[in-house]
Amino acid sequence: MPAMADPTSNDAASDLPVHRYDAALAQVVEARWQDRWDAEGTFHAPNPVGELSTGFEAMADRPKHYVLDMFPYPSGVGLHVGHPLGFIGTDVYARYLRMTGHNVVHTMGYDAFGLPAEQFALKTNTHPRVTTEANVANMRRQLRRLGLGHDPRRSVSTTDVDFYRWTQWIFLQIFGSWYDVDADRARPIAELEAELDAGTRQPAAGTNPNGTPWADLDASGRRAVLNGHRLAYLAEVPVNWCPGLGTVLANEEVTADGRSERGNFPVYRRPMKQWMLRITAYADRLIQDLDGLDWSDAIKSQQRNWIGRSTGAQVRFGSPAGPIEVFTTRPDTLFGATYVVVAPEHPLVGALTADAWPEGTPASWTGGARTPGEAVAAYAQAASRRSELDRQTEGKDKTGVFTGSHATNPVDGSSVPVFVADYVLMGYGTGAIMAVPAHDQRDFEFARAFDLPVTAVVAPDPAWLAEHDLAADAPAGTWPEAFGGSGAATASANAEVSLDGLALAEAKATITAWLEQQGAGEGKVQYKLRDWLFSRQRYWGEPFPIVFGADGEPQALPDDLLPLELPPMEDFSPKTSDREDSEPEPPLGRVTEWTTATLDLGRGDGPQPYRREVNTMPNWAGSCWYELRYLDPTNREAFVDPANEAYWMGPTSADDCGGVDLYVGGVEHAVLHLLYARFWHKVLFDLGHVSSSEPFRRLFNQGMVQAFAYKDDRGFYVEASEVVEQDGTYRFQGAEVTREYGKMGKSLQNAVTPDEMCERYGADTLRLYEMFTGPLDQSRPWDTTAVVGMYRQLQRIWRLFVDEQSGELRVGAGEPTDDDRRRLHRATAAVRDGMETLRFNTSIARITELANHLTAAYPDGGVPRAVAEPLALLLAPLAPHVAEELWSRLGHPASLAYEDFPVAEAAWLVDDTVELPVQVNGKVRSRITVPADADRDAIEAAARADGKVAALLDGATVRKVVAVPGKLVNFVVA
RNA sequence: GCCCGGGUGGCGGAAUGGCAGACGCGGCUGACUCAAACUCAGCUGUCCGAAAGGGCGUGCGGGUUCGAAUCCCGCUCCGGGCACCA
Repeated sequence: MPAMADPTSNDAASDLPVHRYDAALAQVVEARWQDRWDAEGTFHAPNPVGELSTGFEAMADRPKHYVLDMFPYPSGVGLHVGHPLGFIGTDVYARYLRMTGHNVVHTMGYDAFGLPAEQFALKTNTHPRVTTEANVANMRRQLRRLGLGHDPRRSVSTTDVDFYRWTQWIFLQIFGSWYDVDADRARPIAELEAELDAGTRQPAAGTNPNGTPWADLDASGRRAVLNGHRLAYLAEVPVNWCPGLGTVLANEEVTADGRSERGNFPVYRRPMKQWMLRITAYADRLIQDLDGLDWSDAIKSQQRNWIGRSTGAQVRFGSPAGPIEVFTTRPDTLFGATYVVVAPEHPLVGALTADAWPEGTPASWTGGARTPGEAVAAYAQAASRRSELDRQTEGKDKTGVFTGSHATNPVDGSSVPVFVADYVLMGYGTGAIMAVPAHDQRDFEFARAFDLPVTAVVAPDPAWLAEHDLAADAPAGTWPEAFGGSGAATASANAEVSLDGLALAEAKATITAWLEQQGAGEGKVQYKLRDWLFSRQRYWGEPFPIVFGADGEPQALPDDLLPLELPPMEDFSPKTSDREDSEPEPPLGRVTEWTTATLDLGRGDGPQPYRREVNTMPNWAGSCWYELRYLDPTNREAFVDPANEAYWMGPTSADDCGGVDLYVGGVEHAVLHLLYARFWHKVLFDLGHVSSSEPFRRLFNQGMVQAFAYKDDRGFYVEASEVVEQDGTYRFQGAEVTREYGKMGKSLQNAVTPDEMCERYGADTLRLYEMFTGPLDQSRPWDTTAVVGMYRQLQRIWRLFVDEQSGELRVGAGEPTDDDRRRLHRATAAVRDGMETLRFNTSIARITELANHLTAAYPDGGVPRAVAEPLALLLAPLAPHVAEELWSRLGHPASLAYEDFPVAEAAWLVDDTVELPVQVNGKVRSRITVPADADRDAIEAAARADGKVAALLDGATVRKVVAVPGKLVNFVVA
């Protein structure tokens, strides 16, 4: 190890003052206060009702505040200093709120189910419950050491049976409801059943395969119809199969290049029967309700983009295989459609494939095959082999083959060729498009490659023509690219309707109305968002509270059979493979004594044999509602008492959505957790279980802590803490290494743990350092050598209060000077501002200034108590242990956690005199000192009287004088 | 390609229309010490100058304004997200 300042070792030398604030003393103080906070329940926040309501009376008239962190996954390697950045930030804020008279709920739980926990357990060959609980215990220890003021009674893990009992219950609420499009909300499925019985409602399209009237269906048939409406349903859909993980994944868990976000394994699309949650029913509300949220525009736009709402029309093109449905956002360009494309996986591909090539088929359309059948089969197979990644790396060269069939354009009866091409995706819209090469760049490229006609039906604007050096009447076939802008429609008329001359919106509306009238199409809203794939073939997740009876239809377990606990398993490993065509095998399927059961579901048919669902829920399930459980963690009757939810999260006005008052976490959850949790919350809201319509009213994304990493000449990372800087080069054991910058972690060998920092400096120093490096939302580099600045700062403050030699209190009884008071109140105002805007770095700077002033003003001690006490309180949210210690040494027996935060008095914020800059032509040339309330004329006169200014103005013509009282004087001269 | 952020000393950052660089790290100098460490004090944007003082300076170019790091337009570089979504 290189020589490094290690304060703890200084005690050995022992000529240091005994009562200096050093790391050893900090740790004693910190442990003392952590124990006391626990023993006294200092951070217990009382609920209005239920088990945790003790002490609510005293808090009832205070405003409440719910501060929440995105809860961590309890990793086996523990925390590094980057993890607690947000946790410290919320703690500082929560402590500030307590001291400004709020009832604050703040706690921390653990998102402990899921793939990584299971993989860690596999690696260590231990049951995931054992590793998970050990990891949670370790993380609790690490976080406690930082002095976070959490209510420990409210801490939960998603893996607690008491917790996932309610995750299962909420799943059954989702399973037990359907989306009433007319009412625009979810309703209990029993109400649907009643309406179907009464004949006031018919089954929704696609939910009744045989078309048998409801009244004539048997129990199993009715169950099938109801299941078709549910918000949680089983469906055979193309899913993301990841053989490397042995499970299927949600779209959100697959990267753009077609690999698993976790583990980076290839992912393949294939049809499988899986649980789906009907999040698409909420697509519009998930977009609309973003408006009422205090979130960053970046996150909002990410959610909007992910949901991907687009309006257009669905249009039917006639074909030998029956109508081909296409979706378009530009129905106004229908007259310019010169061909149709279907995705290789499209169900009509077979029927559209002709027996032979029509007369005159260009060779380039046939893919070199003798018949369309051969060409299409070969193309479809090649397309299926191309992974998403290939589609990326191979660029966007358009490929495809002709099916040999033609389709009929409904607007003009023209016959257009039908192609199969992989630039049309089965997963979006209808998997088929009408191609308008003149006005869509992708279609344009395909048309160029296949020599298809390009027909302009929108007049390009002059600027576009000029930019491409085209005459207004240049045929579209000569254009270098498609014109995708808006313009007047042209060449777009049939016997009944004409769009010619119409602007975009009007043209769209006109043609859509005509299509609807003809029965050839209708207006349609399309989303990129798809239903949420909710099954995983894993052991370590919540079991579905679902069984299958003799008819194979899923049925809910009744409430009295919850929780459905995970059965114990020796070998819980998933079956992974590198073969794309391998089959998923959920580990629970191997527990034969568990997979079947004879149960009485309470329907009056007595005990019956059932087969259990053997998939488990994805790890997102628990994080979809944990913020609600924090509010009532011990409630056995409900997942949260409505009175507790309404108190902490309820709307505060008619147009307020309610929710957590401040939610802090990383930006990486923009479309995963944050979208899923909003969806669950809205279901619970629709069903009347919560009063808030959004879970997180205000979201704040904290930055990342990044760190330098070093590579040796072989390209291997070396331990960053052992690298030294030497004349601008970086050396590891003498050899030069190269520096990089990246995420802190094990793989880059640059992790620094909070435990290390607590030992070397104490938790208060670490907290101050992390908060001082920048505003909370900003990413910042970790620099261990800079931590000492905050350590010195605390030593300096300590020294203002405590004699380092004797340990005696150094605070005096004297009156503060006016200067002291002015500085104190200025600091107070600025510290408060930093607290409220989560820019704790500025708060710390102002406290530092005040402390530096007092150090200089009272070199022999005797800082007046009237300044010392507020200083301790100002410091308290940021460095709570040392502040508590000083407060206690000042003679206060109680914790300062609920003391009033200092208030800045306006009288002390203004000086008697102020120094103003005097500018000549905008450049500062001198400064004048004037009474603070000096008016315009007075400061101008004072400025003119200033020697330097007078010299500059001498002989010049003053054109204008700008004199702003309290700000400056500016002379504009010729 | 599209959509978001963001460029201020050697480094983290402060100042959101009115004295650019608060506060801290690092660096330099000094005090204490036999010495060092710790601690404390001073200096530290850059250029010219012995100094006093002055020039320049917030990615680049333009604009608005008495006055711009801050507002507007164009460009550039960096980071993040999305990407054949019809």
